[in-house]
Amino acid sequence: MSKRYYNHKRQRDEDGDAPGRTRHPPGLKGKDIGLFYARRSQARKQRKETLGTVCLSDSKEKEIRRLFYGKSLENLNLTDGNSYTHIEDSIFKRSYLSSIRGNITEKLCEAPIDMLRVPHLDEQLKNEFDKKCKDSKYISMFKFREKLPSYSMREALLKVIEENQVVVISGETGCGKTTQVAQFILDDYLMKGKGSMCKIICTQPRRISAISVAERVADERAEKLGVSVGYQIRLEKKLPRDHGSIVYCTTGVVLKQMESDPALSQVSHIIIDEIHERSVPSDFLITLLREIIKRRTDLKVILMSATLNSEAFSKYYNNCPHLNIPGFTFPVEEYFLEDVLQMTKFKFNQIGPQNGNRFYWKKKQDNKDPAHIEFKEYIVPYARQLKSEGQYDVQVCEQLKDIDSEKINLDLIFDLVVHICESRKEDGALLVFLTGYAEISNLYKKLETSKKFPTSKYVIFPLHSQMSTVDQRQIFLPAPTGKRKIIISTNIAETSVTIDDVVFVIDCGKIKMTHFDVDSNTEKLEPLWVSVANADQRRGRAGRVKPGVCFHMYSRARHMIIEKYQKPEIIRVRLDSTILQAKILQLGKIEEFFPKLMDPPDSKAIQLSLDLLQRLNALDDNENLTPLGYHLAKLPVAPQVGKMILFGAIFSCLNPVLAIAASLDFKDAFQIPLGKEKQADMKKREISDGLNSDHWLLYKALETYETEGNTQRFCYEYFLSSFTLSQLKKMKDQFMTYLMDLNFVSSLNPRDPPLNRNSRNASLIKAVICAGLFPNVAVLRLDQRGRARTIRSIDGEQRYKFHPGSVLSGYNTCVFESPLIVYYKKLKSSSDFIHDATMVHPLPIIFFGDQFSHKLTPDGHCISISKFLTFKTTEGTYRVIKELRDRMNWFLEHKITHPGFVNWNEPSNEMNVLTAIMELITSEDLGDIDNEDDDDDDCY
DNA sequence: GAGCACTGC
Repeated sequence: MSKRYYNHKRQRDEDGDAPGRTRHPPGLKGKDIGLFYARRSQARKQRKETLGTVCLSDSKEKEIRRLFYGKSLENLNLTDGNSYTHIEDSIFKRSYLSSIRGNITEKLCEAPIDMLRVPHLDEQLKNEFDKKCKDSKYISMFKFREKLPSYSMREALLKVIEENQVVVISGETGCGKTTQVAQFILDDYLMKGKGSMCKIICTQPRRISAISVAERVADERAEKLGVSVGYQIRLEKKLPRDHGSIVYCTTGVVLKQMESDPALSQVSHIIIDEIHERSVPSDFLITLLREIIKRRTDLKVILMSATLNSEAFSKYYNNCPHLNIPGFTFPVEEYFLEDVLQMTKFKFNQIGPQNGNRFYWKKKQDNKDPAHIEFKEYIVPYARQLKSEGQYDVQVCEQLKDIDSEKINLDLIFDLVVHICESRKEDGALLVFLTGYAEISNLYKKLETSKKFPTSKYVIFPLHSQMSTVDQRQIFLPAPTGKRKIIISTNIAETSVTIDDVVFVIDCGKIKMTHFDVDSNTEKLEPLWVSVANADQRRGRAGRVKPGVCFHMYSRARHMIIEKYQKPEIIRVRLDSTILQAKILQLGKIEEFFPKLMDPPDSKAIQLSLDLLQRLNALDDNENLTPLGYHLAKLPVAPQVGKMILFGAIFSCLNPVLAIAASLDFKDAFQIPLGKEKQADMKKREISDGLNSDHWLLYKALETYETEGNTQRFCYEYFLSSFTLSQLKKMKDQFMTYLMDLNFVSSLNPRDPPLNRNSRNASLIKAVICAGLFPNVAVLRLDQRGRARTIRSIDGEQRYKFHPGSVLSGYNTCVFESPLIVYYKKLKSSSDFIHDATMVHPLPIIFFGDQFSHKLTPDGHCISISKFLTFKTTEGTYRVIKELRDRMNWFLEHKITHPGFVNWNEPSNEMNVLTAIMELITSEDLGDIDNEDDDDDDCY
């Protein structure tokens, strides 16, 4: 194909109609010159509008027709030789219809409430508990518990929970609310002989905290996990007894459970912890619970938050009672930028009026950027005031007036680290918060090469979710005697990772966050100012074992004007999955439910997601779940990923598709080892088979891991995270249980041969990826050698680049046979990037794309998809495509509404149809793909 | 030529 492309190109050059030459041919005069350019621009316009010619060969067309029409498609009905039966069909029908009819209120009224008292159990639980209270281990743990601040509030807490349906409890880290509140309730029930009536769920935002809190609580109760305390997170659980128990689980788990049991019929108390973090699941859950408690009047809801914004939650729940538990942490001295400059005598590499760069200086002063205006309005006057007060050096005050003083300066941070290490002799680790990979890497190198941090006296760790640190455990262990531990971290150390012996914290003042920009319909990853809540959290990391010190790399004036809280996640992200979840919960019209949220998302963001879901055929025009939407809502993945999974099952290439789906929905397993970035990149490309597909690479990585004998060596050699890979493997297994429930497969083994008949067919797998990810399509403009010069997504005018982490990036490797790619994630950061991509040929796009249309132009027949993707074709091919597309869509619709698996071993109508579709969408050898580039820059 | 962090019976 690529060979043909080159010939085609050369031909054009010889014709003299070469694209992109700015000069007309010699010998033309006057009007002819004008005509030459007019004609050329016309031709260019035409070329720009079409992406190539699609033309099936006669033999191909015949073969496809034979397969399609071997038997009449209309005969394909429920009694055809397939494994699905009438009963299974009606099960689907019933659950589907019940899921689109009615609403949550009715569903709640129908739900059986299962909180019945079991007297003999009450007695048994009471006796067990009485006995436990005499246990020596329990008593010694109890002595510790008594000292926690929350213990003194025990009676008050129980009383307020007893008397109210909803309560907000606030308290800082160290007050013991997470471990104690649930136990107070449980113990009270057990003692009063009502144990069978008590089943407490306590949600945690993170998997690790769910497990570690459960372990801690079991320990305090002198028990093993699984008796009165347990946990449940995705892919892992250790459940306690049914009655008289506490389960710690992630918020997502409860939400998923509520899809089938919205009344939480087995639960007496639900505690939502860390609601101040404002994650999507916790925001969604507290809104949902407001509806639930109307029916479940016996259900107790306890909201737990940090003190900072707890009032807002009480207000949200109709001014419900609010109880604060005083916390206990060690005091932390706080310093700001002015103090740091004073201590270190640091001088910025300043460009001022005094050293000759007057032009640049003036430009900087006159900047009309809102950030500059804000700086001049608040920070500069503060610096002036400081100067007049005379407490700080004049030099310090002058430097604060430069807006560059608010940029992250690694030299300054380096000097501060030196200053801390030289002036503070006491033990204790130093934790530096930076925003991302590059900064961590740079500071790490700076420290390592400076000679001021010899390995005999210091141990330095970078900490980033994608860096494989030699031995993770060492980060948590106290440093060897006589050595100081320095950790350079992202915000992962803010909440997700806790290092106990930290005494010094440097807070760079910035945090990277994704933010969904509704106007450009893209996500952005930007470093922003931290909120006061983040700053407090970072500061708190210094006071866990003894008094600490925190240095904020911004002035007190800046501290006064930064936001108090981070924006809730729900107004920063795409809402596709959340909307689907609201639909399966039968919460009614989205425009009616979403405004009930504490911070409702922009209606534009809602509309964008509704549009996408309708385009995916998950919702109909009335916003009801379609049969496809019903399946997608049941699968615990993003809708496009779910669609890919269903197509993988239908086309019998499930194992590879599940691997890709798991990786896209969770994360890829590739690590970026500090100092070996290039090497890791090479290894990654090594296993990609040169197929111009990151998705294929994801499959290859997991597949090799699953089939390789020595997984450890494989992971080490290819810089892969074996933990991530093992999670991905478990996710595949989990998808199988869902597919089994939905009746798309007959086995729980993702590698079952009948489900993988076509798993070696890379073209088909790419077509299935396309079927799932559409409309995430981008069009490449290629240079003369077939390399991507510009990339434009079909959803807007914006141009993109392949992210350097993609195997499609790189100026020296990729030659594209087709100008079409499908992608899953695009993100604006330092540039506009498409993170993962698969090159696809036109036919999968033509068959799985929407808005199919046909036009007869003077040049011949044209077909287009989504208005923008136009291909030239012949009349014959157009007719075949049109006919087959209609039939294929009808057939796929039939498969979705009649879930069942295909027996590929016996010839059947259905198999013929599938084979025909396969033949068609994997036909790569079509006409020429016209993807040449004009030399001028105005293309697109 | 670059990668905040979470999460789903």
